[in-house]
Amino acid sequence: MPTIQDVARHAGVSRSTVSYALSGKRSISRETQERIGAAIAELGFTPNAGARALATSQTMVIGLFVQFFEDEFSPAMLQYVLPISDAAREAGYDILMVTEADGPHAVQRILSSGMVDGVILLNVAHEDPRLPVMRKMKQPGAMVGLPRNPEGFDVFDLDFAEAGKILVDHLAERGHREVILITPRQHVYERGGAYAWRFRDAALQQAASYGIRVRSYYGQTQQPAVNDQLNQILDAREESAIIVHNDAMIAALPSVLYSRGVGVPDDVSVVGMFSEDFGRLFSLPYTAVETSPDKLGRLAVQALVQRMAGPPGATAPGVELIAPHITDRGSTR
Amino acid sequence: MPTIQDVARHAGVSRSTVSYALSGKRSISRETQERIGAAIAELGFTPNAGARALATSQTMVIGLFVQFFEDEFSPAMLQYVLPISDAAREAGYDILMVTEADGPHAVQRILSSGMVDGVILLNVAHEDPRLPVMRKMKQPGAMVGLPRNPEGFDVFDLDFAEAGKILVDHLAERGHREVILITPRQHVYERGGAYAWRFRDAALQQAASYGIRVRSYYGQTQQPAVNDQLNQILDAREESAIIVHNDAMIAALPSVLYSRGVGVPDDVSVVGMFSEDFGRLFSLPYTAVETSPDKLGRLAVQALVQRMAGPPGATAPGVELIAPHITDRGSTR
DNA sequence: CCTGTGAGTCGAACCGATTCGACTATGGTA
DNA sequence: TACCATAGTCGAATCGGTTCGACTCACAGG
Repeated sequence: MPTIQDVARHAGVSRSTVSYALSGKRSISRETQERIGAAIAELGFTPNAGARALATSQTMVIGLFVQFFEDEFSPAMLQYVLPISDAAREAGYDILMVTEADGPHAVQRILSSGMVDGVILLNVAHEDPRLPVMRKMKQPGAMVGLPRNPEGFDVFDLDFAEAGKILVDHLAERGHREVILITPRQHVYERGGAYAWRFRDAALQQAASYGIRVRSYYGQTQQPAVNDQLNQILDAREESAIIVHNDAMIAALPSVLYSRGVGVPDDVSVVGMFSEDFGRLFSLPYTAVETSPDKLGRLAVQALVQRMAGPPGATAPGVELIAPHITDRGSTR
Repeated sequence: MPTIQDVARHAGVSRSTVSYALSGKRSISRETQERIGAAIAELGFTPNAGARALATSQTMVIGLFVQFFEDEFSPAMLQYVLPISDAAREAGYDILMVTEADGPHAVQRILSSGMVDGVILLNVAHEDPRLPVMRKMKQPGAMVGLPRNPEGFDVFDLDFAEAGKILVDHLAERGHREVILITPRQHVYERGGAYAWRFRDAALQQAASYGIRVRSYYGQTQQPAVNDQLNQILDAREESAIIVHNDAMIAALPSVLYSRGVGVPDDVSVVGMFSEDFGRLFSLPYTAVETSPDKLGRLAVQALVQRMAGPPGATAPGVELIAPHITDRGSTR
């Protein structure tokens, strides 16, 4: 690979001149500009990323830390990753994707070696062990998922409490007095997936205020347990409506309902929590709160890019809970 | 962040001594070893990745180039990405994930800037425009998907032709004389998704040798077109068996069959092409050829790592088509 | 005519590691 | 006793960029 030195020689100028021609940080005469351009084209020169990182302490790489929990439904994660990757590229950054099981260790390793200029954390838990590590590092961090203490980071998440209320309201308005609530797996609550109880607490409270009786189940995430449990729940059903906050359960619901000959919304009303893409993927005909993974991912990238590029003390990082929005697909009555 | 210089000062030795203590490439006295270790621990030193890359011309990063085509079913891709990421980390490498739409340009950009030591290409097309670019670069490449000219790369793919034969054999043995074949979208054939016609050609040829009549359809990949088309196909069905080589179509098949009251295998036999994970995700109860995305991904990483680490002329890179294996889930008769 | 200014360029220092060659003890061998 | 490996360490060069300070030259203003 040719170096900047080769280009300089070829164009008959010094290394610094080539560098300035490339960055435009000092003025260069038209003809020198052209000679350098020709040399670069002819030699096929591209600046070496490592050298540039060393000199500028900027890598133009964002670390994307993804945790794949076995208690969650994997296709859902991809909905965040892709928009983030695209948004990052649009802003001139590449993505170092880290799926290491030991999150805190991975954060430590990647950040202290200076491989990335900033970090996006997905699937952040209430007491996420990655956060204390992040705080010791100089790179900024943005995240999707609300931790107990978000201080110092740009945090984006859906307003799950509001989402819970909206769905309960939706059913209450239609006269439902008894509903089933299917939540994420119990293990999600235990390891601190805060979105789970933010949603459930708000839904239960709102239901209570209407005098609606709620029976709630921790849902499964792996087949064949998912289908078995759905059948059990439906066997025991007395309620007229179901709220599903569990990707795997709602993805499997249509076929289980079909097989039992249960019609929606004629026999039972169903509402859920999923993105439009997810709904299309699994042909889900249910009214749902849009979870907007693409929007959250892009917001995180934007905030991070601003913080990496901009002056240090621009604005204090903060939490943004985006307002949930219901998409009525006519699955309630 | 502390540098190796700080460590050296702190331990009262020279930079080179610290470096040798870290790499073990020269012997260091026990006590110096310990002083350096203490200094590193106390200062929290981690070598700077950029500087190391510059000095060694090794980044310990693998570029993973993923193309997300709208004519393909996205969850399938994740099955390759995760095992690759895990395998890479086990070998000491991190993953730079590139999803840029303009593949050749991205390859050029990343490789010539020396950001990665090697490359894995996913979803390689028959005449993949990324390959000519790769050939001009010095970094080795491994890929999943068989191109027309695989020369110079480690290529891994399922033996789709054999898979096609196996499924036809499976149906032929059970006496089926007329079958439906649902393939990937027409667009996949047009842009050179070779796996599609390798499978179809072999299946058709094998069917012909048995005197089996095959009616074949290009499947859809997006809802609601998928369900509509499935219904149309089933409306016009005269055949006793269906071979599905299309992720989106087979994922939607159970609910469509349920809704039509068509039983498997009583009313129709169904076989497909999907991985065990994919089948579990969508609760697919069909006999299928296992597509082994995890195995293919790991093979690619292993081959690449060997070529990056090992001496230049170890063994000539080559093509490995892994033997397909059928999983009988009792969906045929 | 002298001075100040800005455009255009160069040389050298620097970023933080690795690695080669050379140097000094130390102990073993002839 | 002289000589030679070998272990252990250091200094300096190097990787390929960026950036600061200084220099030259032309031109405008007083």
